[in-house]
Amino acid sequence: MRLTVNARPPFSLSAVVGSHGWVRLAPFARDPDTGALVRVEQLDSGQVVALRIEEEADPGGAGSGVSVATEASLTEAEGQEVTDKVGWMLGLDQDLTPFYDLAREEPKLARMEERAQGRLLRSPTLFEDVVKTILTTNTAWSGTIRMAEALVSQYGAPLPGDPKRRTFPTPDRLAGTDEETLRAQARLGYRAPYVLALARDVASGELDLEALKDSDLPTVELRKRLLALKGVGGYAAANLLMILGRYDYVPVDSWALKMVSREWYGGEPVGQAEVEAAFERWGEWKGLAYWFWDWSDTG
DNA sequence: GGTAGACCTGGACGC
DNA sequence: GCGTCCAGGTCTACC
Repeated sequence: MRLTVNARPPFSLSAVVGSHGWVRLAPFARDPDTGALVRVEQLDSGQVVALRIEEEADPGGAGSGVSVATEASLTEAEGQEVTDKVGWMLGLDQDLTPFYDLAREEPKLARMEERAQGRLLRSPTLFEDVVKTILTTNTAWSGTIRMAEALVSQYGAPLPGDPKRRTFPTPDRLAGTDEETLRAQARLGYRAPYVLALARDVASGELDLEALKDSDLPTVELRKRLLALKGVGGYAAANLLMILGRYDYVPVDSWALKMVSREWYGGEPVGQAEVEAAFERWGEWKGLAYWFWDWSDTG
């Protein structure tokens, strides 16, 4: 079965997929031959399907959306669910025009509009993105990849016909495990109690993470909600705010400190304040300006 | 409000 | 092969 989902222009699937490292975290994957974004997903009906997402070019040649293929046939409701999830994952209705208007004047960002950059690849649920963001903290990227793969392979729902391919585990599934198992089998280390507490709070209904996706809360309040989650500090909250389409904060990690040091401080050590000051002029767009800054000439 | 130390893992390194 | 050191954010206790 094949669905077509339109995007607000400018749009480029490869720009979204290449926006950050999420595509390398299971169950996301990229087809090495075609570049298609693939992912196993469980629908509300319980059916587990493999999604294959490819650029859908308009007659003029410019990207105008994506096609989504599944081997299984879908009911109308399932098709709508897939459309909604893909729309969220790729940010298809996002309008970055105000940012592009500013970025055009900055040589380090000027090509973003032409390249249709600015959207960040997201997971279908905020729960998955919070878990993955926790898995990025205080570890090398290879560790994040390993931990995400472990969660999917050990707790995800299998794809019928190809059970090695699995979904990201639901909060219910993770809530049913325990800290020691997450430490010993998924090798989450000290992050295990954070992920477990998050899963149990979401599974019990005590925490409605998904409601934050379209929240009207001011960014400052939204940030407080995220910081209240165990394992989510300043960097993680800023990263999650970017995923939610709020760019008021810069996710300052060790890489950000290094790049800002080289770009503006001659290699002298800098702190969080210097990174924030470097992008202060971008106001509500400072996270995007930082994320897509062209560091290619930076020492 | 600011800071030091602990948390946990895997990889790099020296022996 | 083994032991040691280090990188990577967040939390907690303490000042």
